[in-house]
Amino acid sequence: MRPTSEELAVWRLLHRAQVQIAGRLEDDLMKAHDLPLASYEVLLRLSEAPGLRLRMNDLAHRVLLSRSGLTRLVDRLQREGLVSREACESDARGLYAVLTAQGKARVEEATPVYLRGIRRHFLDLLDPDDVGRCREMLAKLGVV
Amino acid sequence: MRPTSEELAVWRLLHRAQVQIAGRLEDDLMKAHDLPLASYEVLLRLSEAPGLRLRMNDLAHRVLLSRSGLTRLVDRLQREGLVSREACESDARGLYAVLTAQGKARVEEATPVYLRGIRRHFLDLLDPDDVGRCREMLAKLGVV
DNA sequence: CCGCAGTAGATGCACACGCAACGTTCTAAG
DNA sequence: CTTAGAACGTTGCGTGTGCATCTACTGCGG
Repeated sequence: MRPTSEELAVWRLLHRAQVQIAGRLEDDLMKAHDLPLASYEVLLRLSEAPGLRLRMNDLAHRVLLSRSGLTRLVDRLQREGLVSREACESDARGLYAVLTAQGKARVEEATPVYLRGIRRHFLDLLDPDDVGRCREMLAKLGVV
Repeated sequence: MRPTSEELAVWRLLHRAQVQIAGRLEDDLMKAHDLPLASYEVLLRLSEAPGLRLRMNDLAHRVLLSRSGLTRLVDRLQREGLVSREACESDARGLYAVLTAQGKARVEEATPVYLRGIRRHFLDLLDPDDVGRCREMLAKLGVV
């Protein structure tokens, strides 16, 4: 069945909302810490990972980048000293991206801005129940 | 107040869902009609507009592109004969992007694929009430 | 009528990203 | 053990996009 124009509009608004929120988060991070959102997300994922390290492939999927895209991004972060690459003993094909001390400091610096942004540009705009509803809907969408 | 990790996850999933759905729509359109999603969206907006025309600036905002980005995209579409540019009499600075007959045919061809994609990759995955809820939440997010 | 800030669209430039291809390494089937 | 196929990360290449800037035009205030 063809989507109604309202259903269509919902998809458009979803796209718009995502772009709008991401844009504001990026603006905040850039102004406050000169850190692009994509870079921050890589650092954040690493900071959450055991051993502050993640395989390149795994990391790429988590931050929604292609493997080649992540290669270049990690190149940049490595040049800034925020991340290093380490071999993986269990698989000689593999590499770990590892958060350096400097990278850890940087991500801890930036995190309050990021969290405040999510609060202000997203969560605060919704009613309390909405977050749970939203989570359920997203689960239905099969997004892991 | 700091977002909880669940609240954080909701933002991540939202991002992921948007990227996933847009990716599938683009795949569908590319396979079936060799038409990138961004191009389709420009054509669709024009096909919805009175006189099949929209000012460049206006169109740029609607499809979430910068003015320069839209300039290039319309260049491409014009080269393919899907869109033409026409002067605006009321404002000599302005240009209309106008859907050509060929562009109209193309968008009508591709629309079933697009609509089916939104149905299958998005709406079908939700329960009936969710769409309305979703629309309300998006309205709260201040997205026009 | 003039001047000046603001807006529309185009362009030079830089850059981030994806795809295809490549070398290396792992894994499974024989 | 050998070999075919897949997986990992990187690289060359093409391309789509944004920012800053430019020109042309508008419209407001003096």
